[in-house]
Parts: sequence; C-alpha cells; structure tokens
Amino acid sequence: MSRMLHVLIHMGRHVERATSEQIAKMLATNPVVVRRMMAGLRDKGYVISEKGHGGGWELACGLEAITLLGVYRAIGEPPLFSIGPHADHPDCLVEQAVDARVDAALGEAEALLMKRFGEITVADLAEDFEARMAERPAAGVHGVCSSAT
Amino acid sequence: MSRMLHVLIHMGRHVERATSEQIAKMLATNPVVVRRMMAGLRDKGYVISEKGHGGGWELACGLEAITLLGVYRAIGEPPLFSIGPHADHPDCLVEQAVDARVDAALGEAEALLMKRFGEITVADLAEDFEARMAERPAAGVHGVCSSAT
DNA sequence: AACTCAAAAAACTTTTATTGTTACATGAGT
DNA sequence: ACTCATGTAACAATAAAAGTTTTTTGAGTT
Repeated sequence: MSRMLHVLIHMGRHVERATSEQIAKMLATNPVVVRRMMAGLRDKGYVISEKGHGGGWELACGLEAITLLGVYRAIGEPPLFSIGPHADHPDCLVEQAVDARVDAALGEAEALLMKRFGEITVADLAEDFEARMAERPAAGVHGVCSSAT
Repeated sequence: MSRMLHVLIHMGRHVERATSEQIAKMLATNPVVVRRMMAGLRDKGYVISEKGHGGGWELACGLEAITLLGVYRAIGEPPLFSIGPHADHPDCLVEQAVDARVDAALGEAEALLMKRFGEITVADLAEDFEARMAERPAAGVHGVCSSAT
C-alpha cells in the first residue's frame, strides 16, 4: 500500500507519464509487479494505462480525489489484521463465542481505520512531503526518487 | 490467539490439569507448539506448568482475571496489521510523509482495539459459550472439545 | 508491411514466515 | 533406576508473498 502511495505522489509531483519499467526502477522492483499493483488503481479510475509506443501510466484525476481508503480498496481490500479468528471449526461453540467477541472488537477498530483512511487524501500526503522537502532539501534527492535506490 | 483462548476456556470449564499432549490433541496440533504458546501465558502468571509425573498445565488464576489484552501481550504482541509501512527507505522523504500519516491512523485503530481487548475477559467468553451451550446442547460435544477434531 | 515499444496475462521460481516435527536435556515423581 | 512431562534447540514442511520469465496484444514509427 505504501508503495502505491509512493508512486501516486511521485506522479502527481513531476511526471506526466511513466512506464512500468521506470516506476519499477524507482521502487527497486519488477515491471510486472508494478503492473499488478497499478491494475487495481486503473480499475478504480485513478490512473490510465496506454499501450504501445510512448505509452505508460498516467494520473486520471487529481491527488485530492484519491483517499487512502480508495487506495486500500484499489489493492483489493487485503486482510487488515494479522491476528484474528481462523474459523477453523465453524461448528465449535467455543470458537463461535470467541470469534463473535473478537470480531466485534476488530470490527470497531477496522471501522475507525477506514474512517480515518477516508479522511486522508494523497494530496495531503504530497503536501506533507513538500513541507519536509522545504525543511530538508538535502534529503530530497532521495525524496523525489530520482535515483534507483 | 484464538487458540490460546480456546485452551483457557477449556481449562476453566472442566479440567484441573492438562498435558501438552492432551491440549495438542484438542487443537489438532503438536505438543511442542502447545508448549511454545503456553510459555507466554506462564510468563505472565496466567498458568503454571509442572514437570514430571502427573505434570502438565494448570490455571493460576480465575478466567475473570485474564483479559484479551493480557493474552495478546502474553503471545508477544505480534504485529497487529498486515498492511502498514515497511520503513524500507528511512531516508526517503516521501516514505516519511506517508508513514507518518498512515502510522497515525493505524495507531488510533490499535489504541481502540487494545482498549476493547482490555475490557473483555476470558470469563466473558466462557459465559458466552455457556449460553450457546444451553441453547444448542447438541453441538456441545464439539464445543467442549472432547474429540480430536 | 515490418519494426519497436509497452501493457496484459499466464506460468513459473524464489523468498519468507509460519507451523509442525524430531531429538535431546532437565526436572519430578514412582 | 524408570517413567512421565516440560524445556529447548535444531530441522523440515507448508503456505503466502514477491519476483521473474515468456508470450500475447495493441499502439505508434519507419
């Protein structure tokens, strides 16, 4: 998820269009991995992909229109918690009792998190970045990811 | 985590002392795995282990004295979220900006979850189980885990 | 039309973390 | 001495995530 945000901020900042290969170099990973990630964003309408010569990825909207919740959904709403019920023996009454309570607590936490995610836009993150950039321009070289590391 | 709760409820219900092997059979797993799990509970003082002939595991307190928070801590406070910042490039200003915001949101959710976990005791879960048991005694055979499945 | 570039998609390999297993050591009771 | 059960460490199997390779499709260029 942070990778997606990284890419979006990068593209919002000073890139019109970027190929999977360029993005992959930036994230120190593979073009195919990038395409897999970006496919979700495209399906949600946040970015557009163009094939062929001069193709690549492009923002389809402003960063202020993309919330963290949107990104989370775009990557397929992966399981949020690493702990949590396995539903191993659905017929077991002990498990049912345990799961009901634990699920309720997890559900509350998840709801709060989704609420917060819905309140934060990628534009907010980009602003934060700009502020840090203004404070410590020396670190910016890495900050704007012009190198491969 | 739900496994630990399962064991605790089981022991609170109708077991004075159980060996790792018995518990392992109940959870369909290995005695060594059980010992690994239980070691955390023992360190927190929730259970006691006895070596040698007639040894095994025993509750060291009432279930009402054990909260889900206590259990969570007993298992070593494993990472709560599966999503979340990797801190891959600590010097990257983009990453710093992203992580700061995401961490804040995750922190709030975690705080709420810990609060809720602190309010739920294993005795509560055991009560819930008893209520379900009273409603559907037929399912109880599995519920009390007298079989190996 | 032939060529190049880049995404799309499928199959495969590597890596990593969890879980389970085996083997041996320690301590307690008989 | 003997048996039983935990404690510990090393090892193996499994499953999930990440990365890689290969082929196909579509878009522009020469």
